[in-house]
Amino acid sequence: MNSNLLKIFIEVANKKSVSKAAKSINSAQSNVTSRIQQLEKSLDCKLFHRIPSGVILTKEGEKLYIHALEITKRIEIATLDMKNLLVEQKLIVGSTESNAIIRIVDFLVIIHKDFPQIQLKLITNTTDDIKQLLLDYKIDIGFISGIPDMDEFEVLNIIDERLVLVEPKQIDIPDVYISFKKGCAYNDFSEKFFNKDIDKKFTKLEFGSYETILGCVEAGMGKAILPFSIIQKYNYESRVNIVTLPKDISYMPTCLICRKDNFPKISEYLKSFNF
Amino acid sequence: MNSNLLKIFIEVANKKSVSKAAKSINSAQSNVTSRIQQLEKSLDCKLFHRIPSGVILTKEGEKLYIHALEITKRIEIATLDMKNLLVEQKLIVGSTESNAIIRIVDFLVIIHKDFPQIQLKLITNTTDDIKQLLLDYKIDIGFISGIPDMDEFEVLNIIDERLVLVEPKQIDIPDVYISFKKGCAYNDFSEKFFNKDIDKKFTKLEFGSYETILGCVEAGMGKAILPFSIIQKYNYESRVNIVTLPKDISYMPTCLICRKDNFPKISEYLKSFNF
DNA sequence: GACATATTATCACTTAAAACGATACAATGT
DNA sequence: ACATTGTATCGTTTTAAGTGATAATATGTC
Repeated sequence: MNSNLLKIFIEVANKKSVSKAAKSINSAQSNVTSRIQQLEKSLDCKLFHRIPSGVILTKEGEKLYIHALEITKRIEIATLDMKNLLVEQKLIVGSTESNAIIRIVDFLVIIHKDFPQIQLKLITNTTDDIKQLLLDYKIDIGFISGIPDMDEFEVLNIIDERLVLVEPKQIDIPDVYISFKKGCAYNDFSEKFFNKDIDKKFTKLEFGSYETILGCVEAGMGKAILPFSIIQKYNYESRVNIVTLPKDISYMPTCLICRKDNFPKISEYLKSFNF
Repeated sequence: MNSNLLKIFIEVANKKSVSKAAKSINSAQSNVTSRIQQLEKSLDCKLFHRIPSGVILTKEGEKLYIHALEITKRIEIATLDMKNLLVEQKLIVGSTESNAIIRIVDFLVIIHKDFPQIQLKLITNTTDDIKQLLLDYKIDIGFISGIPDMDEFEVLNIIDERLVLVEPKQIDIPDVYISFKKGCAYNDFSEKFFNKDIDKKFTKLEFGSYETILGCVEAGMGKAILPFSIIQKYNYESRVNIVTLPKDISYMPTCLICRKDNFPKISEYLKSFNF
């Protein structure tokens, strides 16, 4: 076992697919297959279940995954340290509200643990504003909803996010939809979704926090469209009805981006960060 | 940078020599030189000062060494974990008194940190008795003085140890030498050393702890022969006169050994342990 | 049921990296 | 002066990694 094999293993585990992992690391699929087989042989255990749609980690694979993340992270940190890139600096992070709630705190805590000398700052705003802050060099990295269209940006990490429709458990639901107050990327989607039928008119309600929105849905005030991870975060899975939406319209990934001409020093680390 | 390069780097750093490291990892010297150069180039810094007698770590090298030890250790632990070798078990450690004092405590603490599921037990005794306990399968690994001669043993690790002559700081020193009570390997050496001149007769005094011996030397009761690390451990470097002995007779390494037919499960880990 | 489209596995092959062996060069000790 | 012990360099060999085509299998679509 060596660190190169572990890097390939992590990518396959993340992508849940040998072929997708191969693409992402610019390698041939056959090679990735060989490397995984090599790893399995050397550890004398199966790391993945092979299913028609790809691969999924076995129990042993899950175990190795924990170790592998830790090992590759330390190699990354060691490299940065040797290149004296860990000198004092600021890292200003921009994030949408939803991400700030779901995963920014954990993210910042881990960054601080791994790079105690880096001073961190967090700004929350809408996806569009975060893009503008990046363009203006006001922030270093940003969490945004959806894949950015502009050429100035580099995507450091993509976090899969699935939008779902949440409804009250009661039977008669008013024709009301509830969305986030500030211009959040999920709002555009909600607006289009609830106004797609011309004959049915939905009333719009706006609130300032996701927890309030979920509480109102539970209370029967109306429906809402939210990222599934938010519902998990606030433990509303059993308190509201969750309607899954068609894959093609509900997939709304969160991207960690930076300016192409302003890569943070820990960009490689961020690329391999596991959300 | 990858873990294979780091393993080679660690060996060169430990042996303070490219050629000795090459021998120890069964590789050609030219190859080890190349790997180190490769590492230096990729990190864009010199890792070793080249001196006629070998190599020594630069400031940057020292920095990498810390990272490298941690990384390779974690790879080792991950491998063991994957092979399900970290299940509950006992590891009974035998050690000479001198090693128990100098480094066994730190050693056991680190082992326990890395393998919390392994139950540890320590037995201190003389080198000869520890060899016998190993032969009788009463202990799993043992720290002994000198390199074992029997074919049943495998040397897992060698710790360089230098014997020195310690004398009181006063001028007239009685013809007395002080040695450890129980049959310690250094005693045989002391006995031969102090009785090499037929015309001069030394009186022998025996005590049960190294600290007592050092205290008695400081008080002017006589001379003693001890491993240099013991003197460091008890901070006696400036309180007694230290006379270095010829290299060929004073070199008395400590070996970590086990039975060839009873390798501990963490033997690979022990081989790369850095004392 | 036929077919296009996913997926991973296997094969012979190519390429790149690692390792080797001989030799050069420098410093040290006898 | 010379043997010894060290690292560096160079051309060659060996091993490992990576490629590309193809097979095998499952899935969804017409």
